[in-house]
Amino acid sequence: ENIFERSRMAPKTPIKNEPIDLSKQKGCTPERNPITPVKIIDRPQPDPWTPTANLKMLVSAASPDMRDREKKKELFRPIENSEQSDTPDSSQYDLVDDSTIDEFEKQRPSRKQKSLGLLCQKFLARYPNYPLSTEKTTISLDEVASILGVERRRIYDIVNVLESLQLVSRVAKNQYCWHGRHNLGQTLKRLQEAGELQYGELMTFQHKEQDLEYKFGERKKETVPESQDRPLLDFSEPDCTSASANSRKDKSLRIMSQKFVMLFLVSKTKIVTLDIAAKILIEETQDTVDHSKFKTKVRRLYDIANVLTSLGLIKKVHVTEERGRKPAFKWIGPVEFSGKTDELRGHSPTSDPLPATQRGACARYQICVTGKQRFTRHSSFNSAQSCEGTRRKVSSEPNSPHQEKQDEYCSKMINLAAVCRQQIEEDTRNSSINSPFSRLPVPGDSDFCVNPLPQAVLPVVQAEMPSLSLPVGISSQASHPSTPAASKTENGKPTLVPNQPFLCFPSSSLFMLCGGLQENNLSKTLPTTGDKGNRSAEAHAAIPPALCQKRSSYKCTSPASPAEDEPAAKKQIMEQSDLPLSLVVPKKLFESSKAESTQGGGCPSTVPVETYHLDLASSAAPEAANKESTKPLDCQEQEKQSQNKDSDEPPPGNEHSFKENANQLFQPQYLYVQPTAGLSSFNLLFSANQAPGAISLASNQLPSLSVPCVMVPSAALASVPLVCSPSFASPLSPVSDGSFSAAASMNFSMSSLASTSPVFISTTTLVTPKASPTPSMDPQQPAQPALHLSPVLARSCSAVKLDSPVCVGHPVTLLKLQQPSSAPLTPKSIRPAHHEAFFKTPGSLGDPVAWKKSEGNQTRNASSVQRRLEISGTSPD
DNA sequence: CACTCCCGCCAATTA
DNA sequence: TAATTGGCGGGAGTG
Repeated sequence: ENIFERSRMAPKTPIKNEPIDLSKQKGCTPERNPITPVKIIDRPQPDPWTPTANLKMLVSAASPDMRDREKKKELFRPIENSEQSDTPDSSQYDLVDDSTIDEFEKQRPSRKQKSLGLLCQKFLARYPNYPLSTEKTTISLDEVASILGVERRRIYDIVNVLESLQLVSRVAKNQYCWHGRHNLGQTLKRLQEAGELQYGELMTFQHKEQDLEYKFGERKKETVPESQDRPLLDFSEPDCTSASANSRKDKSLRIMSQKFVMLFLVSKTKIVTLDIAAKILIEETQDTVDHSKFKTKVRRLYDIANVLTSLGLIKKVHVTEERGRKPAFKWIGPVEFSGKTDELRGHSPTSDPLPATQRGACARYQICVTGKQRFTRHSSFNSAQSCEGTRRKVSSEPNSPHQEKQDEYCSKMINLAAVCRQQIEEDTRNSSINSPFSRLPVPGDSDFCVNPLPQAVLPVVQAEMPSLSLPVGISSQASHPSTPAASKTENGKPTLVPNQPFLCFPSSSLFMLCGGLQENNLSKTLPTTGDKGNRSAEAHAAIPPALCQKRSSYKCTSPASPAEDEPAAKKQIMEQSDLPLSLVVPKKLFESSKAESTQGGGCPSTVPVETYHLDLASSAAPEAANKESTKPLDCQEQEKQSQNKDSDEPPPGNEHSFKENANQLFQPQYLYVQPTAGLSSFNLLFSANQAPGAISLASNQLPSLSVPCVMVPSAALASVPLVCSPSFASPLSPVSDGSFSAAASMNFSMSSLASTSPVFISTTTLVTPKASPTPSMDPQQPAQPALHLSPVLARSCSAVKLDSPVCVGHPVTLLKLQQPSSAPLTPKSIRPAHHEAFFKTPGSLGDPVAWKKSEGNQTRNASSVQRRLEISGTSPD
């Protein structure tokens, strides 16, 4: 009896009920699995108990006081518990006896045992790394705190960091939702992208020149003209911030955590010393560098590092330098992000240093660029932060909202970064510097790429041209966000390109597309226009969903930048049509996400439609689902699937979904999308067959783009099956696709200028409007109408309308289109919002054409602001 | 003594 | 106004 009581009593401390429950549960579990504890997967809901979990539970069960002892025990027991599970209950409790335990245990509670790292491990042990997508695990702060026997404050520390990596998301007050590591890969990818933009080369030199870097950073800030930055900031902020003013959150542990992780991801060596990290982080945050601030920062970093260590993402190491040895952390998490969600960590990264030469190049490069980057970085962060502020508000809604917010946040960051980057690039460009490239070269990228030359290339490129030439480079280029290369890619004419905004397709999904394309495309030539039209239609359809998701997923826009990927892809294609793009592409994608849009300084905004991966992939999908109605669950999975499928995709069945999506799309939400954003998130789908022709393209140099593809935001995919389908094909490059591939179109358009690229995105919706109009704009593009995206689109649209049936396979698509337009005839009315929102790009301004196309009548031009307004009006948000 | 980093006050935010 | 979040830094434990 005594024992019995004890057990109960113990828990009681702070937690009244819960503890008890736990204990009970524990008991239960063990019983259940007398045999083998294994995991109890079935445990449906709320309590996913696993062997480990049991342990934890046990531990927690004890009252705080007890806990200490427990901890000690823990060390030993874990195994036992897991294995036997069983009886231990009683035994444990017994052990617990006050007297006995206390004695030796009391002492124990050393500081270590209370460490945040250990606490975090316990916390993590309670939840599965890869929870079933179906079930949502909610975390109650109070409960966890009580169970783990710590004050809430500590739990916040843990949760905030986990939240920064999207392992959890805040659902409501005191409530968090456990997501597990499914999306970790994507999150890291994004962070990496964002990190490259922001920190870029800095990390490269890290070791040697930490100080220098630091200094540089500051200089840069000073040096750089703020004016440029400002715009960016403003830009971004409005969206995000509008809602909330950031401020305090800037320093938030969450943000610090993300930045910290970014440093690792960007670092070649994967080792970051605390002081450097602190310096960098302080910088961003603010100016003053008080010693005290530094100290505080370091303290926080320790907090973060402890959690990350528990996650197995980093480990503590020491770096010895001239001055002595410094505490540092080494990234031991995944280095390459397949794009897929789950990541495994695996390789520990060794640092493979670049060849000296390269290094040198990089370093130099850095120097030049750095300043700019800094700015960028700076601004971006701010914006991000601001966005974040919003997030907290949350609410009541469970799941989705929160995540969305997060996603947004991320996306915003990315976007910002992209924007910044663009600016920088431009600046650089102006200055004659090559900087843009620098990024590209990032070591990491090289890895991804198949290319042989990766790094080296980059540097080189800078020197001369960005462009095309680099075979290998391509991939690298792709990776790089900004790069001019893209521009070049298109024709080789740098000129044109440079400013144009591109669409980015960040996600891996692209790959798939490409691969398919090539094959098909290559062989095939251009499809007929009609096809194009159809395709385009499809594309549109596809897009919408994406948009929808986006919208749903985040408020702000994101970012995305235009995608450079495409260009890269194109290039590849051009260069080597035969090659399987896929390889290359993929990487690019990532990077591409960064892509920027236009350079035009002023207008960063291109509007790319981008979605962010993050959201999409992971959270977004689900969210979308929720919102939409359709199937929430699987979104993610679907996405994946869809991606995988690639070309195939979309079967007719999807239609419905599309439609729905489309509708949703309409909503203004899109607006959020920042102008800048690229499409990053979209995925292109190509049908295998489709339009091969596109590739060939021809006329333009870049044929590739044309590939018929559908761009779909990943998220969208998830929710929707995609669209795409098969048919798309985009005809030729330019044309139809244009929409999609911004790049392709871009070329053409570029010339014209405007960067329109973004347009594509608009996809379907857009289409309508255009229909009639069609062409006016196109002209530019020579080769095919495509270019003009707009025209093309228009065409496609029109075609669709007309032909839609043609589209063949995709009736669905058509449907969608129509629907949206509801009044098919005049899409405008309806569309406008959408279109604009997505597509608009401020930057694009220049090119009326392109935009117009998308805009059709509407709004294209509307300034970003306008868009927003519109959106707001329409959209619920 | 230098690192780490626990602890918890208390302000900012939210409910 | 009460509760929740979470910045912050004093200062203690560790090696």
